[in-house]
Amino acid sequence: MSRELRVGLHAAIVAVTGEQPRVLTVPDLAANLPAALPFGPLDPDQHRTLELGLRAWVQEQTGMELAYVEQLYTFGDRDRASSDAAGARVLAVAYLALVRERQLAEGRGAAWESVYAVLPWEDRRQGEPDVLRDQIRPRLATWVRAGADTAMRRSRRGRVDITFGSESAGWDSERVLDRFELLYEAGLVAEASRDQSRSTGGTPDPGVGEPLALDHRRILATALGRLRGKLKYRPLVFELLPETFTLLRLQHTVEALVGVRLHKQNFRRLVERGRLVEGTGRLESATGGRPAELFRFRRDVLHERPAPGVGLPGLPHGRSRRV
Amino acid sequence: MSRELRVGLHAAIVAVTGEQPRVLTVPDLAANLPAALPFGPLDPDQHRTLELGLRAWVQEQTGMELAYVEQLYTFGDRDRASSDAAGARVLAVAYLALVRERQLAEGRGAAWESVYAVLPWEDRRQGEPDVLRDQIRPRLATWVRAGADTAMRRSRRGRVDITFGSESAGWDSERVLDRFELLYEAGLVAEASRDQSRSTGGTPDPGVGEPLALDHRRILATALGRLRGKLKYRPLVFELLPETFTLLRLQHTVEALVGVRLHKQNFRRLVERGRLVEGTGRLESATGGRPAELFRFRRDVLHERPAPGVGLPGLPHGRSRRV
DNA sequence: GCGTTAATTCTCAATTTGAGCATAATAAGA
DNA sequence: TCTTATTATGCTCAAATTGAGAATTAACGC
Repeated sequence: MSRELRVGLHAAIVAVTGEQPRVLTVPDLAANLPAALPFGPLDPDQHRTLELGLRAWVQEQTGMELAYVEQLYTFGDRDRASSDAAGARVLAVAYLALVRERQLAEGRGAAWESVYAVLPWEDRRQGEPDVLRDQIRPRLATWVRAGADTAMRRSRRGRVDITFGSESAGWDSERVLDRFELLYEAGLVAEASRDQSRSTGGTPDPGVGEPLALDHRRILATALGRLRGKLKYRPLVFELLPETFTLLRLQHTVEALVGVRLHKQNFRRLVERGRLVEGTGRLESATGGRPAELFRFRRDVLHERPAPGVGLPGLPHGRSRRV
Repeated sequence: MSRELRVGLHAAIVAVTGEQPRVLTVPDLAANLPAALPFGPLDPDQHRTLELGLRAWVQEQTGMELAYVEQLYTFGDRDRASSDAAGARVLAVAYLALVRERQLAEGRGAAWESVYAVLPWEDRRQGEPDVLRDQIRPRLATWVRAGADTAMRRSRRGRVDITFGSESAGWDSERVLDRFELLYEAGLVAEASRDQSRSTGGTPDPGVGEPLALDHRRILATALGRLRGKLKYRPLVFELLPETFTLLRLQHTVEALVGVRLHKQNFRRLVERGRLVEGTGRLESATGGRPAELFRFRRDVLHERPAPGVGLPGLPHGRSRRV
């Protein structure tokens, strides 16, 4: 008789409040443990589709109705947070959901957590973050030197350069998962020591960034990478914005997700030339300066062009564009 | 006691021979039934990772060792080819694999099937294919008119326009899955009538294109869409080519996958300016005209630029010239 | 009124596309 | 051998897009 098989449905539910991207978390069963993403097992009898199962669990755990939902990836490594207490083999089907910022229903313990508290090396809006310069790069350099032989050291150095950028290769904002996996392999995130049954003893390394339960930080990394990539060719940002918004708010929302600052005038040019938005004539006066016009998303673009996205007019430093 | 849950691992293994993309199929259990993609159930005890399980099944059914493998999507709709004979709920984790054209081991029945025999509306290299103009568009128009009310008809028309292109919206080569799903919903592919237990009686509509077993045509559509999208920003084509190749062969391989003809000189400019290839100095003389230089993939680009792909210099709309 | 803060418009050069013409090198056939 | 067909490869040129930043406008607080 073969081992039992189960499937979990996991949701990275993302919103942007102000200039910070956030992800919805629920408290883990025991206190003191890291928070988790909303998740629950697929019920083969009740859930007609995977996505409906996911929506049901999210509704139950957070009271939230999801609008935009997209499947990300199915994880199933046996040695990586993939068996439950009963010893069954458990797969995780991960989803990305986008919602507008809103009040959370009280009482269930769900809370918004900052995405960049969990993945602090991904926010380059103020330039390369301290944690990257002071901790990650030095420790990755050590990891590279610890390679068994020259070939391995060279291979490790190559991976570090391409995932975290170097003089020759720039920062690719979409490689979020690659970076997390490299940090995991190099033992710089808490999940790495947690997953090793043979702990090296002593106080466990706290690692960089706030961990999440199970493999949920990996799921969040997958979600952020996918979101960053898709922004460029699908009008996903508007799932995160209210009906009307100023162009600066739109820009801040994109910047928050992509983790870099953009050139303001050119960003506007792209958005307007792409006919993604239309002015409402009304003004938002709480800007602190000249009032800004309120715009709304032109849903018609979906019927006009095959791949409408916001494009990323980079600033002088970051040269990580595609096509 | 809840219904049992199983997980199948399915592989769309793609190669390009000459100017035709092909997918590896295995004969279905009973004769007369459509061929299937290689697949097998995940064994929770034996398969350490999903991908290793997939490789094992492919090896067993086709004798082939896979190199490039990428997870596509996990399907699990209850009403769509997702329960087995024993009535268990079955999920399908689908993968895309790329291989170089090669001789198949005899005897196991595995065979290369033309991708565009299965998805004939996707090949626009000779302009809009006949099946699209003569069958699909008229029947989709009928389906649009059959909508219950004005709102539904407008919504259907919008979907048709955006997925299959119209005057206002062009053809988006990446929307392969959207197109297949629309054809399924409109009842133009054989799978649609197969999945309806309440058949309308009479001779079943054969539908457009060669069907595959289970949901495998859907998986192939997912694979082709993903592949088309990814070509633009990852050097995947080279997984399908031998060590050295002429630039025309490179172009033909890309064209075969994307399903459109490209502007030759500009294609070369993009490839060379992107420093994706380097000349070998050797010449290929079996070209039929002036001998072409043999090039090889510059693996170093992987360490130089974040998103090296081949780009797609299109031809003027609608035209399809000989190259 | 004056400085501050943003919004909004414009410029301008550098690059990148889209399209096509011209020339070079081979094989097959007259 | 000379011509023609066929493909490779190089080059040009205008149009469009991008990257960067200056200039102008419209509020607010004092």
